[in-house]
Amino acid sequence: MQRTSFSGMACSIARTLDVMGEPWTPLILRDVWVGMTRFEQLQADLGISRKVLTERLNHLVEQGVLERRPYDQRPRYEYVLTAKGTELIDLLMVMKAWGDRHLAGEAGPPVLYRHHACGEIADVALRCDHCGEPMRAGDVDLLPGPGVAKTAT
Amino acid sequence: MQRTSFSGMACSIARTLDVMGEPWTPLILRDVWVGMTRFEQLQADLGISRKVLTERLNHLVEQGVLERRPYDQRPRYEYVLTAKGTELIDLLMVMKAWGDRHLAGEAGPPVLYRHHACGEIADVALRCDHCGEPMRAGDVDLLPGPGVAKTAT
DNA sequence: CGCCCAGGGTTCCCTTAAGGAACTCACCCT
DNA sequence: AGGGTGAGTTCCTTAAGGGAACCCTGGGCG
Repeated sequence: MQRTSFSGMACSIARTLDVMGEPWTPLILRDVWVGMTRFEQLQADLGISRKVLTERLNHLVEQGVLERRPYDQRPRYEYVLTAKGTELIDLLMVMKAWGDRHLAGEAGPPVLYRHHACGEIADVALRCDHCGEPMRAGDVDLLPGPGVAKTAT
Repeated sequence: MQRTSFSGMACSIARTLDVMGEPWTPLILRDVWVGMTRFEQLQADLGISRKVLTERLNHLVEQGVLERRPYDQRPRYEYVLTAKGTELIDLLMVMKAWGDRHLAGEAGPPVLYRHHACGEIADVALRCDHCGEPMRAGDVDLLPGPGVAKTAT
């Protein structure tokens, strides 16, 4: 199927997709986040092909999102989120919020978050990390940053 | 390549991936967001195969994320974000923030956001929509919601 | 002390999706 | 009538996902 790699694009969205944009990868991260950290668990829970699971896990380890570490004398390994990987969970929380709002239907959300700070059932909201006001699609202008692609002189 | 559909899973992340998890889809939405709304523009900018672009656009229209509308007497169409689609941009903003932080390297971010409310260069941060405090991977407990999968009685 | 088990992968074949180029179609403009 | 343009469609090739079978290593156990 020869998929095009996005990593060459001067775009942080494309680069992020290169790390976690492949099929299954977000679901693998979700499972690891909630404590399903072993190969067999992931394979059984997701119903993913073992071959593809191996590929995805290796890729995530290479990218520094997961860490593979032994949990036994025998060759047994589990995968845990690194700091970099934990920050990626932000993305899953936003996906969950959008899916709950637009795709859950009559039944309502399958999962709820209870926020430690306030103890309430809640979802994430996007705010400006500078002023704290809401910050969404219509609230920003896009400017070229230092890393814009330079066209040859 | 017979990809497994995620839509049957009782998980809002999986369902969201079913809408926008295919390769190219987030980049298409990014382009539409910044004003590249026509077939030829998208194809030229992304270098995507025309066939795949057609499939993705049709899917996004079916899902109510984009609207296809004529802009000429001739059969000419542009694609614009619906309200549902505009909310999906949240995801792209979070991807951009993560990519900037972890993948931009020396060069720095290719693109910057200026927040209308404060006029500053900023990125999104995740906050609780109930109490406004930060809300990230470690700040929540997961509880079963009303839409959990019921196993047969 | 030899056998079996379990976790964690590999290998192999089959099917299908992505790439890519060529072709089509409808309408406008000379 | 002929050409141009945007928006797709068609067709072929290649590679990625699905799925099942196989392998390897180190206990545990009769």
